[in-house]
Amino acid sequence: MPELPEVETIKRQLVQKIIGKVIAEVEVNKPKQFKGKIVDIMGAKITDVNRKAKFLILDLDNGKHILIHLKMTGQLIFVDPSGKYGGGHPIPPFNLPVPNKYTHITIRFKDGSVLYFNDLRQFGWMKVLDKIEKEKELQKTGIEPLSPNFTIDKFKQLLAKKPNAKIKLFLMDQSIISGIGNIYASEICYYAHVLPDRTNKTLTNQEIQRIHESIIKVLKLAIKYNGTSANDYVNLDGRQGTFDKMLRVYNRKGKRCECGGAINKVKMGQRGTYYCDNCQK
DNA sequence: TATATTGTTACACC
DNA sequence: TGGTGTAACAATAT
Repeated sequence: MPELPEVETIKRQLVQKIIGKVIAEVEVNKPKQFKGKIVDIMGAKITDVNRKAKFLILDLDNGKHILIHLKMTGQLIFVDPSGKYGGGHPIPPFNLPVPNKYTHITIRFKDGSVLYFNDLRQFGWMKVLDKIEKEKELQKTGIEPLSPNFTIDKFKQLLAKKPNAKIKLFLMDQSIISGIGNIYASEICYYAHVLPDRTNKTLTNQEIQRIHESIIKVLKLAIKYNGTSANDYVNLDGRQGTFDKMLRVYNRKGKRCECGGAINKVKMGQRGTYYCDNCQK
């Protein structure tokens, strides 16, 4: 499920754990999820970990990069020989020890620590790329919403490119803005008091400003709470994020908004979309 | 049994 | 051409 805040959370934990580690062994159980040559990363040292959009990028000292996309149900679990990070996963079917039947790729480091790639639905992947291939892949992604470049003017420009798009689907379009998925798109519309099916061209200046602020506010808040654990997301150490307690509309159909309004659910672009019928206009 | 599920993309269609 | 909308990918849970 990971969206930007979850991937960012994992990235921050990976930075602390795997920089400087040397890859000693790679085990691939689902070849379709590992693209590239294992031999290209054997013996390489991890020099840095970055995130762009929902991609994780591991830089290696041999000039190669490992690009990781977790898609809907991918997880990265780091296990230290001390056992410190080998803790249980709280949510079935992930309350299993690692490795388990959803562990499809295993990277063992020279010092004995291990990084497991688990993925129930098998949509996620790891790719070994050189610098040029990596940049080509990342070029397709839109602006980072938490970068200083994402100004209100820039946002207005982007909105004007697709006047007939519905705002929620627009926010989720990775080629325009990076990292907003289905959960946060609903939440952002809620915080901005705007109905998710409003088209871009109908938005007032004030509403655009509120949406822009909400994007930044919601994503930052979610990162602060280590992401959302709606169903099967866990942190690098196997624990849940706690942002789900902060969700205002997502997965709350039939409940009451703080304003007293009813929270409704509709489908947009084949995805569950939640909103308050009172305070979103 | 039918429907739902957090992401992305291939492809049909206009 | 380009933009848009839908099915598909797979394995569950309800």
